[in-house]
This record gives sequence, C-alpha cells and structure tokens, in this order.
Amino acid sequence: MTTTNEEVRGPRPQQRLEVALPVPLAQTFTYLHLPGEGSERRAVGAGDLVEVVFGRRRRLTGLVVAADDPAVPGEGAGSLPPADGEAGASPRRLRDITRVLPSEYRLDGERRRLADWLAGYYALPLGEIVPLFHPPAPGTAAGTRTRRQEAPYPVVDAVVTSLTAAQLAAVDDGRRRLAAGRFGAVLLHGVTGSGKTEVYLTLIAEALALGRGALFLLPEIALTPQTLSRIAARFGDDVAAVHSGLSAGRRCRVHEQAARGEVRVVVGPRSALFAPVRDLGLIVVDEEHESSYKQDEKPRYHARHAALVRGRECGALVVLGSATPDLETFVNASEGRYGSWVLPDRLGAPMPAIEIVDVRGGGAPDGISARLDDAIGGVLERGEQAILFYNRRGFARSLQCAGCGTAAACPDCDIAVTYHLRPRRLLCHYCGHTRPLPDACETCGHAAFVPSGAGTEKLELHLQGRFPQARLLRLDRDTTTGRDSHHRILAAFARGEADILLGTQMVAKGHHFPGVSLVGVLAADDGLGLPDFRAAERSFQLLSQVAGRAGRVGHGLVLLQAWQPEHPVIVAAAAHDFGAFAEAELAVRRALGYPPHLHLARLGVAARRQAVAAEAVAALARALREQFAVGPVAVLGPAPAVFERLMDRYRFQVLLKGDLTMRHKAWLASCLRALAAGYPGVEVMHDIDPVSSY
DNA sequence: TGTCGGAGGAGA
DNA sequence: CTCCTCCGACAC
Repeated sequence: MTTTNEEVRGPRPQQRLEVALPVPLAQTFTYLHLPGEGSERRAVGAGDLVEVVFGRRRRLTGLVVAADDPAVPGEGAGSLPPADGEAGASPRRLRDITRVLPSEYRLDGERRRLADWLAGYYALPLGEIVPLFHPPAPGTAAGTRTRRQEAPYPVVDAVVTSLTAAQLAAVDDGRRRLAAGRFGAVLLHGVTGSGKTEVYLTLIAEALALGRGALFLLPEIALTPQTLSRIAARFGDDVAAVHSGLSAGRRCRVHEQAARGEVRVVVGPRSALFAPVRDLGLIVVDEEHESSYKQDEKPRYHARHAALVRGRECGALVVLGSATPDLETFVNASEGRYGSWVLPDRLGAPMPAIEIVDVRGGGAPDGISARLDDAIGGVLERGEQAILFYNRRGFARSLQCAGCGTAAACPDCDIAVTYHLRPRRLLCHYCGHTRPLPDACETCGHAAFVPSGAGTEKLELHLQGRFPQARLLRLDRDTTTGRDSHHRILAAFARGEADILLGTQMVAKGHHFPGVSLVGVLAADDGLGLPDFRAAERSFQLLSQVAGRAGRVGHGLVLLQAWQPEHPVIVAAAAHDFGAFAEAELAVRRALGYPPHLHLARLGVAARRQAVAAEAVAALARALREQFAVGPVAVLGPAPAVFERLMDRYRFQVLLKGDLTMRHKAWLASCLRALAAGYPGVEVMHDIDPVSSY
C-alpha cells in the first residue's frame, strides 16, 4: 500500500487538490489530478470546478480551494500542508477527479468572494454554495426538458416616448453613479405603471455604453413576458434570459457566453444573480420586495441581499425597484445608506379609486357584497373586464362533521384538509395528501358533513349562477397544473376571451390588462391575522399590487371587502399611502425588536417522535442560552412550530433575535452539526433572515 | 445530503 | 423465509 506522500512524489506530475463539495460537512476532500489526461488537459488551480466521484457512486461538482503546483511535484511549493500519512490513521488511497470543467466555469474573483460571503453569512459550508454558481450539466434528467411553444401573448409595446421629469432625474443620477464606477445602491420607488422599466432599460444601455455588463433580476420570469420582450427588443443579442423552462444545455450556453463576454446582459429569477457576467456594472432587482427572492430550501439565501454584496464586490450600481419597498430597503433609503429615486405618478392614467366595503354583519352573504355585485354587473354591461381576488384555494376550507363538529384532518400533518370539488376529494395543502370524501365521520359515525369557509372553487360556482352570461377564468394552483397553463390563462384573459378573472394571489402579479376596470378583493384583511411579524407588510404589498391591476386606461375602481374596515393596513392601502403604512409598521417592528430593527435567525428541529424532537430542541435552546447569555442576541423559545406536525414530523423552533456576527454564525453552524450528530433521527435546519417567523 | 447495508417487523 | 422500511454510518 502506498502512502499519500508517495503518491504525490511519484514519477508523474500529479496534483493533489482540496475540493469543497456540496455536502453538509465542515471539511474539504482531497482528490488527485493528472494534468494531461482526461477531458481538460491542463493543471488546475484554486477556483476551478471539478467533477468527482463521491462515496459509492455519487458524481458531484466541487470547487478546488487549493492545489499543488504541478511543476514542483511533491514539494511544499503548493498551498497544501503535507498529508498526515505516516503514523496512526491508515492512509486512504486518494481518488482521481473525473473531469475539470472548462475555464468558463471557474469560480474566482468577485464571484468567489460572493460565494465566501454566502457561506459565512448563511452559516453553510462553502461546498453547499457552489451549486448556485454553475448550471446543471447537460444531459441530466432535469436538463432534457425542452421549452414548449408558448401561446401568443399580446405584447403591449411601450412606445418609447420622452421620459418624465421624475424618470429623467433617476436616469441622470444613475448615469453619474455608473460613470463613477463604484458600488452604490438605490431604491427606485415607483407605483405600478409609473415607468420603472424604462429607467432600468436606459441604465442598462448606459452600462453597456461604458463597456460594462448588467444583471436584471425578476421575481418570476414566467409572469413577466412583457418586460422580457421589451428587454429583448432593446438589446437583441447582447441579452440572454435564463429561466426554469430552459434546458440544461441552453443554460450552459448562456453561462459560457456570459463568461466570454458574448452576452452582456443576463435576465432571470434569483438564480441568475450568479451568472458570470463580465465587468458587471449594474444589477437591477425588480420588485425587490418579493419574497420569492428568498430561496425556501437550502441554501436559504436572499437574492436581494446577495445582489448588494455582489455589487459591492465588483463595484456595481445596484438598483432596487418596487412600488411597495421592503421595509429594510425603505429604511436604508430613508436613512441615506441607499440613494432614492421616486416616480410618484402613474403614466397615462390616474391611480384607481379604492373603496373599502364593510362586510360586518352579513354584508356579503356569498362572499360578495351588494356593492361588489353591482360593480361586476356594471362591468359586464359595459363589456369591460374584472379581476376578483380571493386568497383561498378549493371549495371549502374544511369539511366538518354535522354530528360532532370534527373537521377532517390530514393524517400526516394534523391540519384540516381542504374540500375540493374538481376533482372531488380532500386535499392537504401542506403535504399534498389526498383522499376521497368519507362516507361517515371517522370520529362519531355520523353521515352528514358541512363545508365551512369558502374558496375560489365556490366563488366560481357562485359567479356562474349569479352572472350566467359572464365568461369566467379561474387562476389558482389547481387550474395551473399543466406546464404553461398559467401563461395560457393569463394570455386568454389579456386577449379578452373572458370577462372575469378570479383566483388566488396569482392574479395580482405584474400584468397589464388594458380592459380591466374593476378589481374586487373579497377578504382584504384575510392575511392580517397570521401569526407572523410580516403579515401586515405582506397584506399591504398584496393589496397595492392587486389594486394596480385596475384601470390602467381611464377609470378604474378597486373594492376592498373587509371585516376590519378601519384596520390601518387596509386604510393605508386604500389611500395609496405607503408612507403611512411604513411609519406605523416600523413603529411596531421597533417596539417588538423585529426586522429591519434587528435580524432574526430561525432554528428548527423535526422528528417522527414528538419526545425526541422536544428533547433535541431543549438541548439546542440550552446551548444557545449559554452561548448568548451575555450580548445583544436574544434566544426565544423553544416553542412548537405554528404547524406542529407536518409530513409526519413533529416540529419545534427557536428564534434568535439580534445581530449575529460571522463568528456567531460559524459557532452556530458547528453547534447545529453537533446537535444533529447527538440526536440521530432528528432533522435540524436553520434559516438566517427568515421571510416569516414560522 | 444521498447512498448503502444491517436490523427487525409484517406477511406467505 | 422474504420483502420492505427504518435508521445509522459514512463520505477523500
């Protein structure tokens, strides 16, 4: 058996590589590379991506963080310490890497610094960050899908008229900042339809003229065909869009073209932030408040935050645009850390009138008040269009036994299942568990049930009965199962093939529907009761967004039905008053020590057996209390999660409130690893800056 | 985190 | 006796 040292000192100039791999382990792995063999016949160095076999048969792509100098085999010239091959532990025979990825895939410079920041800030091993930076290899199962031809979408060509004074002011300041070539961040605060996109496009053109590249991030690219077509029309071959529908091969091509500087502008969702655009000078984050910028699986990073860090690392201007800025962004702008550009007016049309409809005391028997019913009738008479927003899927929120009142529950989640009509079944919205309607109550044997609480399916039925002549389209997760169905429904509505579009929050997202003169929100205060510190913010954003769908030409009316018509969030939304909302909400956040005043970290523990999970989370809380006994970080909990049992797992959590330093994060990562090791069968997760507190 | 292999339960 | 699922170990 040869020792590792003998391997390195062998006759051939073999390289020893330290490779960070996407596994949740706080270590790198040593592999060998023989330059001159394999697909890429060159020596590799820190920053190269390599493919390796890991364990029995896994193939992983990892980042080389250190490598021997191949010219000096076996000598200490490389950055690696000598292997501890001699005494004690039996030396393992090192494996060869299977492939070096082409140099377009190297992860170095500002992207490497971003990767290091992500790993530190989100308390993850560097290797788990690496997959963000390279597209999936062509030929993988996920990569073989090709994009289907899309139904035609009427493109509203924004006539490039002259810019308004407010747009000009933004563009002028942007030009100055771009010319300076230094990092800076700016909030572009403009209501729906105020011309933010034109500002973005002008600045992208400016960056290109200065010889720099640009990134344009959107929350969900599938929902913004109009923005996309405008970018494509303006920048032609300089621009490439990445989205989930793209095959892995296409993705790789975009990546390589960007790395070579053949593509200068990359557009896409949060993952596009990591594209190797050269000489990056501008990063646009459109709809920066959108929670989809936070990835809800590991690595749980926030693309807005990461965009700011990348901007800092490469000296780029970062423009954050929104009609309803995230409060953190808003505070940074109002306190002068970010610049601030305001577009106060809608182009071409006044803001729609917003009216609050009090539904207390049975004012809306079938979910629709007389006021809204009238307004819908008027829209249909005039041949216009309406959007109705109700944020609940299914026919009934639950099915209760008429005998004992028990609501049918999911066996794996301890949560009431939703009653769906088409197909007719009970469905758990948390784990997807379905079952047919029961013949009799499982608790008492009674054979009659009462549906309670309405959903979009019931709303649709009601509308069909009430307005038989109306053509309806329903848009929610249940009508958008097929690929593209989402797009098809919106396109059909945009072409005027239906009079009423009804659905969940999917109807709120950025589309221009010129024919829409009425927006009805059936339960505007629905989201306010959620046990989440961001409930008010989310409600305000959603209401503002859905209201923006109304009357972009001519008259527009928005009706907000509410049980709490005097709630400050409802009142502020109805008055188009972001400032009033922000002031009130920031006061609450400050009083309770929530973001943006302080940062949060959420630590979760889950296990099949409740007692095991409870024991593990207690141990975690003890360790945290000891660590943070002195200092500005508060430990809250442990407490059962808001949904205590999901997917047959009991869940508990601890919340950290305060500003965690990188040192804290490093300690936290090792603490959580130790916890997972000490409690086999327990799943441990952490979420830095969670989007919600549960 | 994904994969493998052993332990132990349910059913033929 | 075999199939199957659950759980822990391990990874260069």
